[in-house]
Amino acid sequence: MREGPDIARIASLVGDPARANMLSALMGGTALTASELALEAGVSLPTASSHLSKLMEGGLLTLASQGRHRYYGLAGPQVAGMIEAITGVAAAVGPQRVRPGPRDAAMRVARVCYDHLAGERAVAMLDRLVARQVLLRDDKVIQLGPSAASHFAAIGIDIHTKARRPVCRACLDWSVRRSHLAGTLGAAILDKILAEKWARREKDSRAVIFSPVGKQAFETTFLA
Amino acid sequence: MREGPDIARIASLVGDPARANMLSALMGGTALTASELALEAGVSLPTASSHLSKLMEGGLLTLASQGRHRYYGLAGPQVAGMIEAITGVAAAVGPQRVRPGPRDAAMRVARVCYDHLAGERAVAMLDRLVARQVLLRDDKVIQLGPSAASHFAAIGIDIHTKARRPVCRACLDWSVRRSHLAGTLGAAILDKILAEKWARREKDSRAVIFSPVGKQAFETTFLA
DNA sequence: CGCATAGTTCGTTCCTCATCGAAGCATCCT
DNA sequence: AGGATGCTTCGATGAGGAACGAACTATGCG
Repeated sequence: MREGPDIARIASLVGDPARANMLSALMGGTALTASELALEAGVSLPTASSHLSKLMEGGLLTLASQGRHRYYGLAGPQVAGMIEAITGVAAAVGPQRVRPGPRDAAMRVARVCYDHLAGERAVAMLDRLVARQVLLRDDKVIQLGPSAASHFAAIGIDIHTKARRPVCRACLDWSVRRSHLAGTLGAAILDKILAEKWARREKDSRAVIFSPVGKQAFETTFLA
Repeated sequence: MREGPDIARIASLVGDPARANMLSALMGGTALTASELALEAGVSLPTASSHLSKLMEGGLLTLASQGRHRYYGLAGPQVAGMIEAITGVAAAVGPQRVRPGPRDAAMRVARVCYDHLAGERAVAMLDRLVARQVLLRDDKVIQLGPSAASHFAAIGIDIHTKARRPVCRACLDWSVRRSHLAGTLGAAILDKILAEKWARREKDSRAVIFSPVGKQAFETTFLA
């Protein structure tokens, strides 16, 4: 057996779909609670708790407790760099084998990512909101700008919420290799799009299909 | 389920001890045969064959066939970078937990790595052979220098061999974070050290324990 | 103080994967 | 042409780990 660092042990921590989803979710830089990570991973709370214990024992996460909330984060930039490197290889070897069809094209344009919009339209929307300074962004966090409340009120989106999740959060979008908007605001925007029937979710898929009228309305509202 | 590259699948390929050992062995940059990788991994040929199929399917390896020999290599610098990143995290989180004892100290000084010497003494030996230009080294390969044949003949080591493995190969030594010498020459040197009884293998360990006389002889022969 | 919420632990079940011996295939040497 | 070598495939076995419901613990609010 070869000497040196036990790369199998570290890699196997990442090599489970549930844990990989948690780590990817934390790549946005914000700490997330155990319940939020359970949702991101698509598993039950006990299962998520078990996975988080393993990631903690393996040294990949940090933990900050606040009352009964447990906020988890990546252990540092070296762990983030490793996730980046693995993601880069996955992206490089992946598409060589998968032939994108119409469905994958639809997924790239717009899709649901847990509870918010992802895809090219979502990335463009975030860029535009930042450009207009409705949202403010540095390299770590996204915050509401001064005009955010009135801007979203005019659209019919209430940005105030009792939920304890962050209002704004960057979510890495590997289909276009940039970030889109997650958080309670991201979720509220997706709710609005679906409620106004600008777009609908495709059956058995996460693709979000805009109608021609809906596409126009979305662009008028978010990309003008 | 989160969209984007499937990092769990790639990470799980690395996350098995046998496959991790194979990938680490290939980090030296030279292609290795299926049999050699089976030895590096410490598993039987059928098991190694199964693992190599998985790594090929996953896009982490390349294959060059030559007659009945199958030579495997890493698929490219991006894969090597990923292994480096994982190794860095493993090294960073690992030592924080393991308290090295006397046995680990012996392992750091000198040990067997598959069929050649590893550890501080092995790294120092390679440095000295390169400094004296007995061996020539660039950033990719290690080659025999013009005086290599006579140099090793004087020591009683025949560098010519019918084995198809490379004569010289760099092997990453994570105990000192530099390379030592693998390949048929590395194996021959270890054979010499053991045959002359300069050192012996510790029972149930890969540590190589030099006697005081043997240490002196090794230094005279390889570090002068 | 009682109820609600966030999260952990326990026990059980089921599935996946690593392992190897045997057999077989392809290549090479005598 | 036959035997040897390198490697793959097949079939069987056993172990480990992910999953969740139930129960429990800690924290917070009315």
